[in-house]
Amino acid sequence: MRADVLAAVEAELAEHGYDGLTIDAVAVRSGVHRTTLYRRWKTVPGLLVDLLEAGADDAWEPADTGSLEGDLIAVNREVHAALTARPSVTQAVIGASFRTAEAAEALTRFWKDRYTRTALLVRRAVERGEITGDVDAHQLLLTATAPLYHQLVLLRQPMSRAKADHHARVAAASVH
Amino acid sequence: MRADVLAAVEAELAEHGYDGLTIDAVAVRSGVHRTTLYRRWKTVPGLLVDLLEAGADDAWEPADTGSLEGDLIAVNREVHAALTARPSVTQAVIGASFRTAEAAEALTRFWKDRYTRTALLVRRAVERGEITGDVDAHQLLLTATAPLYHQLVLLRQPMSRAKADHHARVAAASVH
DNA sequence: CCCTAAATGCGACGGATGTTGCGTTAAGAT
DNA sequence: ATCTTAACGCAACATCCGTCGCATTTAGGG
Repeated sequence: MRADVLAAVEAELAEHGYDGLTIDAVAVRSGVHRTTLYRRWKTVPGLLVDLLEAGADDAWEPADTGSLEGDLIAVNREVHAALTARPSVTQAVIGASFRTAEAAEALTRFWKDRYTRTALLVRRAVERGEITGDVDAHQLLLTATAPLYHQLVLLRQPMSRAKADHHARVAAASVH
Repeated sequence: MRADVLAAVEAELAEHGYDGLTIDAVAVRSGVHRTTLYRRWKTVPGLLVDLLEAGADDAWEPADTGSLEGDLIAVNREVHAALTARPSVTQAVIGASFRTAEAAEALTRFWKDRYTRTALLVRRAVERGEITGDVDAHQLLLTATAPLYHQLVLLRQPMSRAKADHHARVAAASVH
């Protein structure tokens, strides 16, 4: 049931994009009644929030490549993939976050969790002796990943994998 | 007339935020009839687009502080101010850009223009001999400003002026 | 000054969106 | 097996949003 609905949301998202996503269409496609959707999910952003949380991997950890730069490049490639996927759930939830507080909070929670997990990559670099312990992990990750979000989500322009890597390298260099 | 409407849009934005902005409320506040708004501006995003374009400064140029780093810091402070203003027209238009293609295009146009103008700051640095001529201006500006957008718009968390400066310095260092 | 055309005001309409009351079904407890 | 409770289906309803036809005003040209 919930799976049917979320699958329908994803399919509708792929066909019509975020602005063309309606409760009714999801109801028809999933075979679940309109009223049920309104009762359990309230709004379109609510559906997207659930989709985001259903897709969140509870065991996610940043890849260990042996160097800070390599780790950051790996993270950037994951972000790049998530933002260029079709449909990109992340992109849709970002759009939704401007409409309801719940979506905004869900997104903040999701990212907070990711930033916390990703900080592991900084600790590993400290243990290796690559960097000192006073590096601000959040700031470092912002430097690495923010350009991807800006270019792909806000500017809505393509970014090559090479440029994504470049920004990871700039971030790594900023703390060396 | 147009000025009345745009002022009403800004006021409504300040009071209810982007998701609470309706054509009807703007009509009542501005004293202009609903129908007229629908005819001239079509949608809420349309109103915001017009507000953005009305506020665009045709003569804008990046401040000349005498160094690349100083110039980037100045740019970042402007971006910081625009994103923390209340109401932030930029934030609202970003939200609108997820709903209609026109808003997305208007935003892209606006930023493209800004990026083009800001490239001047790189040329000045080249003339000064600070950097070589093969620096990618767009990439450099992404490095400097993207973290502010990510933190303030997407993560919806505060960022101190000092951190904004930090990201400008990282960007400057990446090409030195 | 008058005529024409474009823009605005106005009320009514149609469609989409979200809500409510009620009957039915499904799940769990005893 | 029966009772209880929660979830779902269903249809009717209310509301909001955007559109349309028509009257009125405004601006500009002859």
